[in-house]
Order: sequence, then structure tokens, then C-alpha cells
Amino acid sequence: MSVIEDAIREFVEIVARVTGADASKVAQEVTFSNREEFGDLSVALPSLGVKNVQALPESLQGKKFVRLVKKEKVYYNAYLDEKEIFESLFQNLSEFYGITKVDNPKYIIVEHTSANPIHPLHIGHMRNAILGDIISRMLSCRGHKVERRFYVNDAGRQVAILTYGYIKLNKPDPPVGVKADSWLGFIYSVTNVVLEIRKIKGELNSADESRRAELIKRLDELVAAAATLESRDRETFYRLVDAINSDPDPEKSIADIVRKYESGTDKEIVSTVRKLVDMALKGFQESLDKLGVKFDGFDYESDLLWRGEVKKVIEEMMSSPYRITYKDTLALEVNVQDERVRDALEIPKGLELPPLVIMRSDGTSLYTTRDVAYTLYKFSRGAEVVINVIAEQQSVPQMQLRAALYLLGHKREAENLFHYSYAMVSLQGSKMSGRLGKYVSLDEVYELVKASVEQKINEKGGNREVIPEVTSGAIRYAIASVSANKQLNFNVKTVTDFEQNSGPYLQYTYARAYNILDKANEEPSVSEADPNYIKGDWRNLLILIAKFPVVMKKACDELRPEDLVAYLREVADVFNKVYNYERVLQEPDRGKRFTKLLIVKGVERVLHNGLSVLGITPLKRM
RNA sequence: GGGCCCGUAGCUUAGCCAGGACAGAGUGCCGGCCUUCGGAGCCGGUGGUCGGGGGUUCGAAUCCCCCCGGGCCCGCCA
Repeated sequence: MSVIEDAIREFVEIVARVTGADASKVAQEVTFSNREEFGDLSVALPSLGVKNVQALPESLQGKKFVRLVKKEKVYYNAYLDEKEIFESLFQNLSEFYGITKVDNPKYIIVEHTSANPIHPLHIGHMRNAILGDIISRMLSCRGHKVERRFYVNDAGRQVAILTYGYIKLNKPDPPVGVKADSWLGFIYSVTNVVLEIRKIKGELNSADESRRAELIKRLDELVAAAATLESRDRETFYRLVDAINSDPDPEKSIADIVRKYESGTDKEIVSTVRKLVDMALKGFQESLDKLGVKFDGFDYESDLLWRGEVKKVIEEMMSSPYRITYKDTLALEVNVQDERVRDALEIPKGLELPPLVIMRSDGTSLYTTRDVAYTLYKFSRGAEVVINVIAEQQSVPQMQLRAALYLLGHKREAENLFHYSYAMVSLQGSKMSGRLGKYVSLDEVYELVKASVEQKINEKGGNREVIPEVTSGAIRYAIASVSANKQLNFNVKTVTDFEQNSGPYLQYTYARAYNILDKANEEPSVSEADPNYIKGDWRNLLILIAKFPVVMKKACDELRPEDLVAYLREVADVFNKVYNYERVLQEPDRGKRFTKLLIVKGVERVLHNGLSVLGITPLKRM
């Protein structure tokens, strides 16, 4: 129990006693005061059902941390005793201050990023990776056993398209000096665009007037994408186009690759696909390393297929009473009606959940079905909770997944599977498309931000060694500070702007605090500190520091990085303000100096531990 | 057309789920500090019909209804 929580409990006791309201209800309604003049803790009395607000009797005083409770309008506001807070807080400030473990830690698997291994990671994946990494850090900060896993979607149609193009090029090695995922992305895009153009041209003859217009518009888009791709590498582009166009039935060739890979019987196909996929994954890890994102394991879809786990799920579906015929094929009716079940599975009331098609007509599997098998696999590893960090576009398939699990009798798994959804990242007007090869890659973004950091550090004659940490800090902050469900309109300026609202600002502030302590040459003691000096901004800082454990707990439990970011920034703001007009080391009075040093120590710990949870490196020098 | 998400200062955004005190920041713009224990800083000013309209309530940015705008989904893709 932290100091601030003790203080809150005292206030709750007082309010509960005087109003007769239930203590747990009061605890729910108590907030940190939103303005200095209203004290430190507040509770709106009407929210407790108290109509006639009474002034507090004198006898209510005498608590340790609550010095005074005042009635103001319809509020009771508590004023905390900064001397008691200060003493209790700094008596034994732990290195791990603010990190509170839950009583019942769980085994939680966080699946994130899981990008198709067919093109380099782009800024959408960057959001996914950083959010996934941060929520993993948050959960493990709370003491949970967290495993981060990357689902390798190597069995789908898209990998088959890439493989097809690669084979058509006679399986070349990537050119020297080119990152493999980027090179594969080019092959994939060209192949896909050519295939789509072919398909549309074929459809065009038999289309009616309105459909024709639609197709032509789509065709224009494809041709434009093709032109852009052509300009990247004419020679490869045309070799690929010619090779594909000489194939009488490319769609069949691709379907063959899917089938052969799934069955695992064709050694040639298996080794080719695996080679390409692993090349892409290597590129991903290289990109993610720069942002400090690591995985505990990569799970290949194909392994689930080859081990028979997907087959088992399909059998369960085939013998399920919910099996239906849908669009001339077998499907699972997943549109559960029971309101309570829908609630538990977070399926919106108004949504008609479409049936889940069990497999393709040629017997090969589909993504969501494979995902059922994968989810069961994750739980079979011992996970009690599974969190999938996946774009909002996939919310319907994620619901189908939960519903399918539930209907197949995997109730516990269905109810403990969560979709951590995030909105799309758009790119200054234009829309990204992995399929058309239109994207800004994570690597490109990283380089842009890095160039900006480098320039800034050169200007200031700063520490060039920390360029990577500052770059990663800037990017992480930009992602972490926006709620996941908000669309992110990415512009480079936002991330390369290192003003007060940025990762580098926090890192810089940390360095300031750290260096004061580093240069102090003395160990301040609480008993010799001057408690009368805790006022004004020093007091504000102290109270902010005291709040840290509560803020951290809440942000981590609710998986809201943006709350932690906002709090850390406030700490940094107040600290920088004091820093500007108050000397610490030059303070001649020993007692006052100790007070200041201890509070700076608190700021240092809060920023250090807070930034670490966000995966932003606290820097001693920058 | 149906469903889901979003709409808060010029721009980015917190507060909305669990309704309460003059809606809080950053950035931009205008003016000041002039290098300090690290200026990636500090101080002041400017800027808001909380998309619009109804309703519920003692009280609505927050809850309910309708409308408007943006995004996403509605494939035997993922």
C-alpha cells in the first residue's frame, strides 16, 4: 500500500463516517482534485446520494495524512499533510517505486504485429508493434507472466502470391545491400498488381454499364500503382510481368502453391516458402530491434496445419450443431443470439455476425479457422488470458473467432480472449496499401526521425551515442500518447518535433534530474531535511510523485499508455518549472537542500520507472 | 444500405466507459527571460457555440434519441 493510497483511505473513512455512505462507494468517487485551490483529494457529495451537505465537525480531524477536510460547494476537499507524505515517501524510497504487483498474477499471452511476411513493416505495423510492446511491459510491470508472440501468417494466399512471383523470377537471391523484406515487398506488389489487372480485364468484357465504370476506376488505380512499381526496377518489373502473362492460369498456379504448402508434401514448395518467410521475418526483427520490440516466440500457421491442429478444429466445426450451408459451402453459424453471451464476448447488439466459412472448396483452410486453432494453442501453452493486438478492420473476424470458440465448447478460451484494437494510420491524405506497394515503411520513418534527432544533437553538440535511444523514444512517445482507438494521421513533423510534448523532452528532463543527483556528492536524509520547505511547486511535485503508484496501477490495468504519458509529462513540466528558478546544489541551507534533493530523487525514480514501462530509455546524458 | 469506431482552440490532443467546481495540455501566433545544477528550458498573452438539434438530470463534453461529417468492415483475402 502506497502513501497516497493510505491517504486516500483516511479520506474515505472520514467521508464515509460523516455521510453514512458505503466506504467502497466513497472510494469509487474520490478523485484527485482538479485544481490547486480545491486541495489534493475531492469527492462530489451528490454522487454519494448526499443531498444536504453539512460542514464537517472538528472531531473528524486527527488523521495522519489528511490534515484538513473542507466543504466547498457540493464537495469535500481534503488537504494532505505534505510533511507526513514527504517523510513516509522518502523514508525508504525503493528503486522500484511505483511498481506494484497484483495479488494474483496471470499468465498472459500478447500476440502483436503478426504482419504478413510479404512486404516490409509499414507505419501501421509500427503502431501495432509499439502498442503491443507497451501493453506487454505494462502487464509484466504488474507482475503478470507475459509472453509476446508473433503469428506468422505463412499459409495464406498472400504468401502464395509472393512465392509465385519469386518462382517466376527463377528464385533469385536478393541484390546485395537491399533489405530482404523490402525486396520481397517489391516482388509481391508487382505480382499482385499484375494479377489484379488481369482479373479485372477479364471481368470487364462481361460487366454491365455501372459495374464497368467501377472496374475502370479500379483499373486506373492499379495501372498507376504499376507505373510507380515499374519505375523502381524496370528490368525486374518486366521480367515478372512477362513471366506471369505467359502463364495460362496464374490463379490455378497460386492455388496449387497454397494446397501444396498446406499439406506439406511438396518439399520444394515448403522450402521455398519457408525461405522467403524467414527472410521477411529477419527483416522485421531488424526493423523492430531499432524500436526495442522483442518477441518470445514466432508461431507459424503452417506448423498448426502440419501438426493437424487445424484439421482437428475443422472436424469440430463439421460435427457441430451450428454447422450450416452458406453460399453453397460449409460454414459455422456464429451469430449467437443469447444477450448474455454476446455481452461476454463483446459482440455489439446491432451486429449481424456473418457465418464463418469453414474452408475453401478445394479443402484448404481460411484465416479465421486457423486462428481458432492458434488461439487454442495459445491457451494450451498455459495462458489464462490472451490479448490480440490487431487493427480495428479485423474486429468482425475477431468476434467470429470468439463466437466460434464459444460455440465449439471452448467457453473459457472465448471469454478470456481480448481484441486490443487500434485505428488505422493514414498518411497525409493518401491511403496506404500493402497490396499495391503504397506505403511508408517503418524503416523509412525511423530514418527520417533519426536524421532529425541527429541534426538536433549536432546543433547542440550533444551525445551522439544516444541517437538510437532518442529516435526510438520519439517514435514510441508519438504512438503511446494517442488513444489506440483514434485514427492516427501520421505526419513526419509530429514525430520529428521534439518540443515539450515529446519523448526526447521526457528523456531530457530525466537527464536533468539525474545529473543533479549525480553531482550531489551527498546522500540526503529525511531526518535532516527541512519539512517547512515543502511548499509551492516543491509541494506540487511531492504530491505528483506520491500519486505515481496509483496512476501507474490504473494505466497498466486499463492498458492505457496515454494516461501514463500525460502524467509523466505533467511531472516533467512541474519539475522543469522549479528547475528554472530554484537551485538545488547551490542551496546553502543543508535542510532545504536535502528536501530538494529528495524530491528530485522522487522525480528521477518516477520518470525512470514510468519511461521504462513505455519502453523509452531514460538517458543520463543526451 | 447495415454495423463498428471517431468528431473538443488554426493543428495535435486529455477529460466521455463509472455525469459534478470557471473544459486541461501541447503546438501555432504575439511579447518577455538570455544560458543557468544541461535553453530539447521558463514566464505572460492569444485562441473553445466540446460537430448540430432534442431529451434525461439539481447538474451533460460525459447518459439517451435524431441528424451531419470522417474512418473502417460487410471476400471460399488477412
